[in-house]
Amino acid sequence: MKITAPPQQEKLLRIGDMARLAGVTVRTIRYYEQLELLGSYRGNPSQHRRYSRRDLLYLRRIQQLKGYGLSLREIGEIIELADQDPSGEKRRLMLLARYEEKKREALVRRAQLNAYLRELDWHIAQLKRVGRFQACPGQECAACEFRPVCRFVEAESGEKR
Amino acid sequence: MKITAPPQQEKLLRIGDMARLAGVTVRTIRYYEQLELLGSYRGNPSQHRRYSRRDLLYLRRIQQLKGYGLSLREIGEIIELADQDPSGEKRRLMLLARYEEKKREALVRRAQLNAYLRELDWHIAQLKRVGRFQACPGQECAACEFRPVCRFVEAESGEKR
DNA sequence: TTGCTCCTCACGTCACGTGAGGTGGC
DNA sequence: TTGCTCCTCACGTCACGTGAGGTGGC
Repeated sequence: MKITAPPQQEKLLRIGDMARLAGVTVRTIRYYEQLELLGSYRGNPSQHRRYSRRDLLYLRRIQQLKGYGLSLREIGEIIELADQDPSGEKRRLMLLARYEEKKREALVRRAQLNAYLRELDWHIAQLKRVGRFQACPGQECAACEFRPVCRFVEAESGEKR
Repeated sequence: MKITAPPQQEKLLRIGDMARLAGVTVRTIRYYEQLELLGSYRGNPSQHRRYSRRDLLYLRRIQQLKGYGLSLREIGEIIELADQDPSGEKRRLMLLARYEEKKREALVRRAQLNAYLRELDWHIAQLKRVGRFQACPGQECAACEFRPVCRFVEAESGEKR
């Protein structure tokens, strides 16, 4: 979808308005155009980019998919598919597969984030209570109250990649 | 901490071993050295990098801080502070401030992640149920069962940056 | 007429990945 | 002796940020 249809009656948006309305920078819009994710109309004498309301929806859709963890490359594939696949069935299945993959990833991230928050909490508690925290890890580990949750002392055990 | 103390009796690790034990790539270790986050001992005739157990702990610490959301620049600042601040008090306060900031950020991320998961769920449900999903957004919006949760239809309202 | 907006290069950033082409140690 | 590991450039990647230097529209 490289070239937007010429204007009907609608008053077109300038790139700065698009950026403001979509919550992105002007540079981002130009970058997406370069990647052929977004088109623009340049039929006016100034050769400045003009955008329709449909383009704004398009841009918002890209931001939405980005928010769902898709890379710009993945988003591009989905857009291409939409062009080649008017029935939408292949696209529907692709989106479904991607979304379910992203969901699995998000569940892992949530688990990691929760573990991370628990770790942060005890690190904060440790920094507030332990006197000579600089000695970590050291001789005081044996008597340390944080030993059960400290991942640092197990550093001697090997890890696989 | 650029130059590691020469070896005592300890048998030193090669860069590949370090990488395996810390779960990073060889390139990552060289990159950290370039950023002066990590040192290495090069006193052997081959001029190859050698590492002590202490270096391995150091590298793990960097990975730990990275896992806590700190950038390599922030980690570098903390390391520098450790060198200039033997008492550790300034460093303790800095770490505390950083951790509490990271905790606030993590709580926001968790809320976003939960919202994201809810959105993914209804998108998946929509893709499984709605017939002509390609029409979104369109005339069917008015009668769509997903209208209450769809953020796409409100796209007409402006947003601030 | 003035300043805000737009334009196109093109280099910078972050944290590495990835060859190229060559040398060293077990 | 053979191959695995190490070395140093140096360009590539991803999603833009950030000037430089100039032109256009309200």
